[in-house]
Amino acid sequence: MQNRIKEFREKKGLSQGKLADLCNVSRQTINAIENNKYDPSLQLAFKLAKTLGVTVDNLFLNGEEN
Amino acid sequence: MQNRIKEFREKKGLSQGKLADLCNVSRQTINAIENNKYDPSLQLAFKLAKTLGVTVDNLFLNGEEN
DNA sequence: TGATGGTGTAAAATATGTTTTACATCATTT
DNA sequence: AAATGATGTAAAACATATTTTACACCATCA
Repeated sequence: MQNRIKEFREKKGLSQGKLADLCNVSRQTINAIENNKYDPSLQLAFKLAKTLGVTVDNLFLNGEEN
Repeated sequence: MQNRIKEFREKKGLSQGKLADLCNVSRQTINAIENNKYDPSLQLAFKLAKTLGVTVDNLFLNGEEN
């Protein structure tokens, strides 16, 4: 599943580490998700969306992998 | 995290088993999620939303557990 | 009564997400 | 040249999600 975390994060002038702090996860988690190592949990997805000021549906590109 | 899966599922006249089939997961998974045993993965959340014809943001009630 | 469909639940196994520690690279600053 | 901040990555440990198998209860229908 694709995501636009890096895009919105940079638009807010946040580093991976700062976003991680705001979401109470490690920097590696943010990095891994941005680089598509794995998808976040639903909880973290909502936390990320809230922190970045977008909806979950807008933050994640739901391709036809379903 | 709260969800409205049961509500939308019944509105569509689907059983837990049928919804499970449509989402390619087991019936127990649907049952566990409806009864808040755990949250679905992000992928499954999108699949459920798509199948039920709603957005992820509308399907899940993001309380202040963040 | 016996069969069927829908739901709730439980344990064990497997898959996936997250943390911690640690190191590497690159750019910028002192 | 050394220090700093941002990013990429890796392995081990731990946490959470999902499957499989199985059984139980209840309602309805043959």
